[in-house]
Amino acid sequence: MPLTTIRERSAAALAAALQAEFDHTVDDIFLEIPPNREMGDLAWPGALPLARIFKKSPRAIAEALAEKTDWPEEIDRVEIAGPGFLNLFLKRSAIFRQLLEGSEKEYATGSKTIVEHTNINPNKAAHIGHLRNSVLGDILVRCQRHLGHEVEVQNYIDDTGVQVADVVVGILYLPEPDLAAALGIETARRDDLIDHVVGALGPDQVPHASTTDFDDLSWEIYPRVTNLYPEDEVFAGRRAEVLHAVEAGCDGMDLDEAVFSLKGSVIAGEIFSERAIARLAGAVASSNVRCHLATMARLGVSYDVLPHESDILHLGFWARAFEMLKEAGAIRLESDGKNNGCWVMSLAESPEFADMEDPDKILVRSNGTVTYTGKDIAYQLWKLGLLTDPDGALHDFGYQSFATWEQSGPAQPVRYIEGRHTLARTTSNRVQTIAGHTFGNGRTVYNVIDVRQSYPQKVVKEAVRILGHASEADRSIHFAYEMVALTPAAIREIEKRSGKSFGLSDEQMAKAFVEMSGRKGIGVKADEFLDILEAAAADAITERAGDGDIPDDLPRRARSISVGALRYLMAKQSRNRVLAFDFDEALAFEGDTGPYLQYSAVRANKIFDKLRARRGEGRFERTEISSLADTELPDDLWALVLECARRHDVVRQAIDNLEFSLLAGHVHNLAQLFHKLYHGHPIVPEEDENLRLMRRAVFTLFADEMKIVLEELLGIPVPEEM
RNA sequence: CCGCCUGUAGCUCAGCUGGAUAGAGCAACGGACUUCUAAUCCGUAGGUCAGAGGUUCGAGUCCUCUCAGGCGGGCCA
Repeated sequence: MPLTTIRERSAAALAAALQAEFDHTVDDIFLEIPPNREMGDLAWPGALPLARIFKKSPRAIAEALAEKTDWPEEIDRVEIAGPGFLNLFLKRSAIFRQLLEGSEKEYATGSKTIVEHTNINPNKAAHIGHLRNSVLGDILVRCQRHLGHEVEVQNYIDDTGVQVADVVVGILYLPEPDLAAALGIETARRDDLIDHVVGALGPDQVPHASTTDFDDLSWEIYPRVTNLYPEDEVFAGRRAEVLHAVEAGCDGMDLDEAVFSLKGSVIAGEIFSERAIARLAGAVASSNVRCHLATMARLGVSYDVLPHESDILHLGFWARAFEMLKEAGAIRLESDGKNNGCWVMSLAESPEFADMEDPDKILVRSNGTVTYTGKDIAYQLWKLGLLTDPDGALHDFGYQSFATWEQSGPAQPVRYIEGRHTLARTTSNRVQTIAGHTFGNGRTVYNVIDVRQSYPQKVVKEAVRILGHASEADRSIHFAYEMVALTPAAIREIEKRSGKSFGLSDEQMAKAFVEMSGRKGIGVKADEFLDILEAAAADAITERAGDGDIPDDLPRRARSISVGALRYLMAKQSRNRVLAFDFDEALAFEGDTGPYLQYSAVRANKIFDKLRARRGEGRFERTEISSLADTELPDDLWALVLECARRHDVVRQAIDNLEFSLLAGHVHNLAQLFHKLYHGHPIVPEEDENLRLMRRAVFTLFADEMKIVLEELLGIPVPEEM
């Protein structure tokens, strides 16, 4: 915070001087951070371009301004350097003291931001590609909250799509030996296999993540189904049947009843009841959702509400959006041509789509069903508080509690089942509400969705604009990121571990990376990878601990390190670059990695432990500020202090650009500066009281800073020991 | 064909309102552990910032073109 303020004040003072001295107005004065400290702490290169206008040398302009500007009190001195840079040197001790005092609370804005992320199809286990979405989304949420914004986290559940239907097709129609193989058991009659599947659905709670959960069964069933479709026409026909049943709904049928019905149909050789199929699909979807929540809980990712597609369908969200679009003249019914009988939205008016061959987007098919984009428009309108009934009231969901959860620290795992926080889900009964909670109606909406969805996302945004809500369209932000792919080496590693072959061609294996695919079963499951990471971390801890000295809290430490490694891996790479996943790189704990950062924080804290034991001193306390000597901080200590002061600027910049590699770079800088100081500025053996006090103060500042950036912003736990 | 993204050290990547000497990590080589725990640090070596033009006092960063790779442009979701 201090640096932001000083920057703003200095810029304002400079602008005033420019006005007074040269009668010149500049409204966007930006002070940058020079490449090294000899060039000062802040710099303004603005005199250079003014040289031509004023017909004076840039140095002369800079000198005049340096002289005449009424600099804020934190500026110690000003120098002119190079061709005409204005370099500002801060009063180190003043800034240092301000930071040690602690910053004032950030202000709240009073308007709600919605972040939608995760959105995993509930038909298979989460893989590491999904983790990129969730981690980026979660960091965005954390950064927004850090700046004082109210944030609502939504995780959209597509419980009525073909993907869930495919798993149900597998359970009901996959040849028994294939289904049994997917379940990892001896082949049996279908009614017994159904029993087995239903037994694996698990209780109606969020379980602890493991690699034998229902999502892992789904992971096995799903590719077998999609592989059989092209080979077996009758089997392929089951997809439409099941999908139809799922869309019709189960009409409140009990799961036991549905299972009884399905098994009865097998024995009697009758066709399955549609309602029973729908009920099974619902159970499959929610069981997978609970598994996904458990996986994300390991990483400390939580949500506020789970909007369900089935509720969007049943509550007529699309019907309302359809009416609104028709009233606004945004869509039209085609009466001839290739889109005959479809309702389309014309994008021809929008410059972005003007060059397209066919600027019309179909929202309602000729058979009367709505496309995915149509549903998404309705959902987006609801998120923005723009979906209204004819009487002007908001068209809303019903809500009920899905689970409650607790988290013991900002970067600790989320624990479901009991706790203060409510995770809500939507329901189709609009009368149902949760006391004290409202959802949707956000001012700004971030949709964290991979870059391949850019086109439909633009269409959704354009629909909002065409409906006359230009500013809401501008505040509908697609947070796009590139996919996570696998290196050929990673593919071979998975094949080795799992003992199966994905049958990829030499051509595919020769590429730099291979795309993950749930349909083909190619991917690294998130839970599986977290397990591997934890095991590797445990090995590293044990190895470093020396002879048989295994700590009691080994699992806890290993978990912290694995989460740190993974979250940092996701945060440090810029979002519009494919993340080619490589086991060796992901399992590295040295260098520019999460554990390196964690280690620096742990190391700082250990100094205070040692100080306490040997000298009765610990962390620097605020009451000691007055005891700090008046001597200036040396350059290397100051570099660390200045980096600490930059946090607010960095977080704001990261949010503005949706680029968390900036935050990663900041925290890596901090850790690196600290590690260098660690060797040159010992505290415990230092006999000079003043020197020791100053170092304690700097390292305390650093430790606190790391705690905030790692835990609060990046969700990376700082363990007690490593 | 049109649109978006990417191309920076051997490898993986930072470099984000155009600024001063292009930075990390890994790999390589040479050093520092009876120490505030070496998951660390210090040093050496490694670059026509894909290529060519342009704008600018100044370009890895902005514009144009070319080349290479990726992804979109479904009455799939």
